[in-house]
Amino acid sequence: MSRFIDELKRTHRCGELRASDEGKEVILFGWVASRRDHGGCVFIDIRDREGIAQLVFDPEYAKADVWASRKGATVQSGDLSHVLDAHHLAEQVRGEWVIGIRGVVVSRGQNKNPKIPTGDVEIIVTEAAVFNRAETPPFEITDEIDTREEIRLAYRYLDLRRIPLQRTLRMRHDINRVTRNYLSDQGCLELETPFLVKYTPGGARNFLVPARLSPGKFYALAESPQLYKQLFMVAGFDRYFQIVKCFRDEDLRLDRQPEFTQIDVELSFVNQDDVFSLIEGLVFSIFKDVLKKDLRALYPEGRFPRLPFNESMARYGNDKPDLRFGLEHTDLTELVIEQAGGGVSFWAEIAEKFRSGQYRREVPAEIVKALVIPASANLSRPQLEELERGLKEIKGFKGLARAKVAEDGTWTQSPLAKSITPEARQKINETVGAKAGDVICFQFGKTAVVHTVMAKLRVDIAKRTGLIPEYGHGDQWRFLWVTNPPLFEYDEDTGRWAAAHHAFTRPVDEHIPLLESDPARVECYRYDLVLNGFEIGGGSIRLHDPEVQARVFKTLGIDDKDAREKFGFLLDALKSGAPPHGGIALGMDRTAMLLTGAPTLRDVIPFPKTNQGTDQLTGAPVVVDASQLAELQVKSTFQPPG
RNA sequence: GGGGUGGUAGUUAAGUUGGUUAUAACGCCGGCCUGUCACGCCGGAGGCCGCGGGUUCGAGUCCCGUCCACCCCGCCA
Repeated sequence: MSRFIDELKRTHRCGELRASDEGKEVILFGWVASRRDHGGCVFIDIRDREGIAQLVFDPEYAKADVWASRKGATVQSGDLSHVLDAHHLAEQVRGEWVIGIRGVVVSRGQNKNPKIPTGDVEIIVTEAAVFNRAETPPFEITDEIDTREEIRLAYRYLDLRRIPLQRTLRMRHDINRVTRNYLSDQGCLELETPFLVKYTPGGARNFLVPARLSPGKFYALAESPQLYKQLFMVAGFDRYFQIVKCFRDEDLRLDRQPEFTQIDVELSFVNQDDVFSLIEGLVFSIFKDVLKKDLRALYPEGRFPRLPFNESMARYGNDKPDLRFGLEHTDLTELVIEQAGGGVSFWAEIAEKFRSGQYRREVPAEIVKALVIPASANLSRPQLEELERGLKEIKGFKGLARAKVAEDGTWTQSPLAKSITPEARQKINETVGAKAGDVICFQFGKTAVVHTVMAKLRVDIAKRTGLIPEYGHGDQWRFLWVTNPPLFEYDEDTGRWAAAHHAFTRPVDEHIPLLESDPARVECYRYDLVLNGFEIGGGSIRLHDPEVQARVFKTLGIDDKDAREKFGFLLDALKSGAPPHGGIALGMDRTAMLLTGAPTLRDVIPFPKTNQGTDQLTGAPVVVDASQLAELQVKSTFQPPG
């Protein structure tokens, strides 16, 4: 073994070899991917992080005259002595053994394999060593795999050995590298912030860490570097970035992990446009370098389109619309009010509440929306019913009213067909642009539920009809800035106004007069970057004017004392000469997921957690002994069931 | 907190109205094979049907509970 490693150093990685390497003597190290034993000649595919190469172990090559017949391949006669040993070894090796070989790269002649990049060549092995044997793995280490994720995660080190995951993690590295270079070139300093921070109520739930040196007290793990990056601006660092882990103790999803990575940026003396162009430049660079794709073909101005939040909700039902396809919503609330319900009793009730002034048109509590499935989608009735079943997982969903439009504009296959007035029907057909054979889907009731249902319906239809793939980008990239959402949200439970994002977001200038009189209509300089229906980043221009800040707090019902307790150090800092500033954080994991086309975030994170937040590999989290808790002066109240 | 889907050899799946010895493919082990690359051919081993109760003469199959994984709603400023 010491002859390899110590004397014979690796010359190439397996996946790198090409026709241009023919005739070279190479030394390769790697894992046995497959072995095909023909009795005499043995083929072994050897794998490393770059790919796979075919090794040939053939006793015939112990003879010098056989070499002479092989064009372009020469070998020292003294080296032939190991060929038979190598062949003997090849007969014994098994999958995933770690081996080292010395050999000569030759052309495969008539036997090229077009399926792999190294398929033009093979290596005739003249010397070999086994570094380590391996137990049979619980699943095959191949590119395509259908093994349950549960098992893949329990043996993550084997899963990660697969070429697609090697490629994915390398892409993450590339994104990191481009980001560091680009943001450094743009004058941003990479500065670090603490993970162990002060607990902040509200917002995402914090992970808590007992503070041994301060018995009875706890740190929180940072949910983001938000406060600290603002302090960097106050301190005059002017432009900052960090590729940083964030921790949030919330329920998980396919695009959410309890610890995740953000590309965090904060800039002084900027407005929203400045933040956008910096980030657009970053995304263009990442696409060019990592995907070899020039986004200027799609966005010649070098800018992504923008859509106000309210318009996004109206047209798509959410704040992260997938723009790879149409199927926009139509808001029929006004039409329904004008038609006094158009004969539909549920709609009449809603219309009446608007007429009586119980509901406001600017911020409607209930709405009526429609979405047209074009006749060309050619969905059968059972398929439509299956779409409806898919919506049942949304809380508050009561059913989807459909109407198939006939040649004469009447509706069939619809619970609404009998009651709708001809006038209302005709106006709806016109407004939604429905033609014969189209199916109009209706949803009405509580605004939030209608939006959620219709947003899911829109995406489900697109997937079902093949407008977009089930997952992955389908080589379509549609970016969007969603801008100016409301600053406040009314909390039904407490009857108070709450900050929709955080209390330090700058209101849109022309809405500042409404801060007290009509908080619902105050929009702010907050923005999300959306790619193919995923929010990949979000940020805001911060509120640095103490006078406006005080008015925002007032609307939120936070008095001076509360404000001091909650945000004391930040308020002091903002009064100490804070520059106008703003920033953004990009979700590094989501970006990697979208760029690689991976179906879940877990596929772009080396060691992810399950949906229950457990690590299948290590078993974390675990119960710790009483003595460890005692040292921390922490007592668990957990009672095992039963 | 709520809704849904799944768990059967190492892996992926099939398993009929509840009925003899629980199937198949791949993988694994042994043998043969000098141009394969999803090598081929012959033979073999491999199972607490997630776990715990119940119904039944009899449960992979029916019922209850529970654990685990996945998807969604709430939640994630």
